[in-house]
Amino acid sequence: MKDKIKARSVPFSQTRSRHASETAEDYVEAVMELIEEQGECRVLDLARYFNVSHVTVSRIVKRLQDENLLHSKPYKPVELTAKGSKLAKRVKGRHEVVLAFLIKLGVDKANAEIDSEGIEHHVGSQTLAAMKRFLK
Amino acid sequence: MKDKIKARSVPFSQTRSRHASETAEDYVEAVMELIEEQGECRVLDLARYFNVSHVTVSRIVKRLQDENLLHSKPYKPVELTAKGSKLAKRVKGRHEVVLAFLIKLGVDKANAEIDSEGIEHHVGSQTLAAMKRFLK
DNA sequence: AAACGAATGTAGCAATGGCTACGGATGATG
DNA sequence: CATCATCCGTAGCCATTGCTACATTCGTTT
Repeated sequence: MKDKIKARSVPFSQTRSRHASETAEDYVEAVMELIEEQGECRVLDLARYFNVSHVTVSRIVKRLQDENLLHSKPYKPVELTAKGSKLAKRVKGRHEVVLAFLIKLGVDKANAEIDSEGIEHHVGSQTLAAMKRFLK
Repeated sequence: MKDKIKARSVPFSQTRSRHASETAEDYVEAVMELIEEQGECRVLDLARYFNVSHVTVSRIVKRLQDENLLHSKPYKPVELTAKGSKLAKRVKGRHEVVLAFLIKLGVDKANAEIDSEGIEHHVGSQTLAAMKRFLK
């Protein structure tokens, strides 16, 4: 009878890699934003942005470098690769849609900002399209 | 000038504990659902549900037991404590609202199920209220 | 050029959540 | 009541993301 158990729609087996992907999305988005705002993006800038130690940032930057999303030489600013830049633009666009959507739905700005940062990673293309329709 | 850096609305410092809380929410919800559907909830039922090994489930069940959300004796079914049951009901209610919301927004059922499972953990009380208003 | 402070890297620890492999417990069946 | 399949626990591995403490590099300022 146990074969009646419905597996989750989102298999948990991929929890760890899903979390890693979310981190990647958050980091490329932050790097793009920091470069836009102040010309360059240092490890410590990211540490302040995410409220973590520089050690955590530096390890994650190393991983994302291996994944060809970022590149940086020791003691140099962090930059986006072409691949990272493309991802960052997509993520930023999606983030803006989710934020605007929540605000139009009636959520105040502060809460919309908080929730949109968590929600954005789980918005599929169909849901994103539905949110865009709602915004018009 | 670096003090101009806006910290994220959702501090990253709590990433790990946030993930742990999401796991707790998913597990109590699953336990409640499995008990409703088949009378009891075994470790292997959860493993099938989440598509992970029984080892992973058993370790998480142990942690949630320490947090007073579940209880179970060795080789016995998993049960909810009062605290776990309360949390499960809240999570389930929120999940149902998010799912219904996405469907009403125009997302098809399959995608709504996938996205709602990711989104539900990041829906604050204000956003939840806004979704409920939209449903009426 | 030396020295100092800020930025970054490295070593090593903990918690969480994946896994395989193995062994013990339970319960059904002969 | 002995056996066997299923269920579950333990040992021990890896990856990710936190941390502190210490070492190194960079850039500025004497």
